[in-house]
Amino acid sequence: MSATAADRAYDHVKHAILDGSYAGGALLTEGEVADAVGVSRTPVREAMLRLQVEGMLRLYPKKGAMVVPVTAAEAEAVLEARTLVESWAAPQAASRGAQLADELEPYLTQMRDHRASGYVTGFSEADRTFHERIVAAAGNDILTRLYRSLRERQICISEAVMRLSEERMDIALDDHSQLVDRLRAGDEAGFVELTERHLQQAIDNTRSSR
Amino acid sequence: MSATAADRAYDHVKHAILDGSYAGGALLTEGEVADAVGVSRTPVREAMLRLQVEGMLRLYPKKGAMVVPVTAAEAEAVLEARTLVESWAAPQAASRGAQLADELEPYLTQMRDHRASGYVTGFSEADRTFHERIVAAAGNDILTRLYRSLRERQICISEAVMRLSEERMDIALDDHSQLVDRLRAGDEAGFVELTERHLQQAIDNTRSSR
DNA sequence: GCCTTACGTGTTGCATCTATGATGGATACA
DNA sequence: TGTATCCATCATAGATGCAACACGTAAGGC
Repeated sequence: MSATAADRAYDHVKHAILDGSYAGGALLTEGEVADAVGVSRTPVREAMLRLQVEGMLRLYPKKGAMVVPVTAAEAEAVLEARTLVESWAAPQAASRGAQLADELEPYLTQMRDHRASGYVTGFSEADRTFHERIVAAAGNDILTRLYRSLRERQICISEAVMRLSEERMDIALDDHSQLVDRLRAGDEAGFVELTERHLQQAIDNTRSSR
Repeated sequence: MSATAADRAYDHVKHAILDGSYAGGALLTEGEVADAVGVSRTPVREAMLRLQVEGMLRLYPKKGAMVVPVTAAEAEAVLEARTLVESWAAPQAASRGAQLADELEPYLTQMRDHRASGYVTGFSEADRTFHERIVAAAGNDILTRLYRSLRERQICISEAVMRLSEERMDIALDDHSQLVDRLRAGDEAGFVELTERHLQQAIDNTRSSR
């Protein structure tokens, strides 16, 4: 219980949105959440402000906070933005070669372990971090932050995809280890190309699951 | 005085940062700002949270809020992100042709008027809106929001450039009216190319002014 | 003389209280 | 019966008070 009350409220609402307890379109009130978390309304307010900025809530003055129902347009926007950032980052990340490969290796291992033990949530978390590190390697804090928030929203958009099939996990695992291989081999063009393909696949998966 | 207390606090701090009253590295406290604006600490807190998200403040628990001193790396990151978004938007905006041109025309007129009357702040505001509308025309809310916050941070980064020389205003005015012309003429490639050049110039200007 | 510790000051974190605005339903009127 | 209006209810916006925490400073022990 070391986190602040505001953090706890934030986590509570975020998780509730992500796992569907607070469905899209639902109207929350500060008091409700405050009671649920066991804090006063002040920290809840702060949490809701943060979540609004991240695009998960929309606050209506004197009315309440609506859990943003994901529209098709919004889903497209997230995918498009993600593609833009990731495509931009790939060439720059590629030039860091083996150094980046060393950094990514642990997450690849995690993915393998989680794949073996069937822990899907852990798998996709490692997957997400893997990609985040690639983007971060491009060295632009602003775009890295944006990318992180995009990935979080994507979870919220398509929790269906979260239920990765075994097959899909294997494909992802294979793609990722190939990415690391190409970094080590200094094959920058190959890295970029594979990134594009991986992205396109993610887009197709998300689209088809909607 | 129709705005909320939180909005007033927000505007106060933001403007103070932009015009240099609160210099980079300065440590603000909630109480200070509350007194200055004439509201209690609650809305000031909210304002500071927003400004932290926008990257203008950094909050240190129990210590205060530091006005983020702009590092060279940060300035580069902003420019790079802006370039990425604007280059991405240009082709899509171009395809909207005359319709977009009609939308942009008023801002071009504003720029001309402000140029004539020497109202520099108004000029760069119209300039900013002009570009924002182009990005918005690409139809991605997430990237549009990002772009807006980038432009705001850019002001903060290079207020020197804000002091546009007459000459520079003329160049900008010329560029912008050419952009509108090409939209009307349906010259998509020309629009994109000019956008790139305009961007590169903005980058050079900013770099040289640091 | 130096290091440790205790304390004073200042700031945030959070709870609580009041005021105000929004909303939906009941009621009165046409 | 339909519509406009009034009011009870509820949610937020903001103010205020208190407690906890960080940090600088000064005093005391070694």
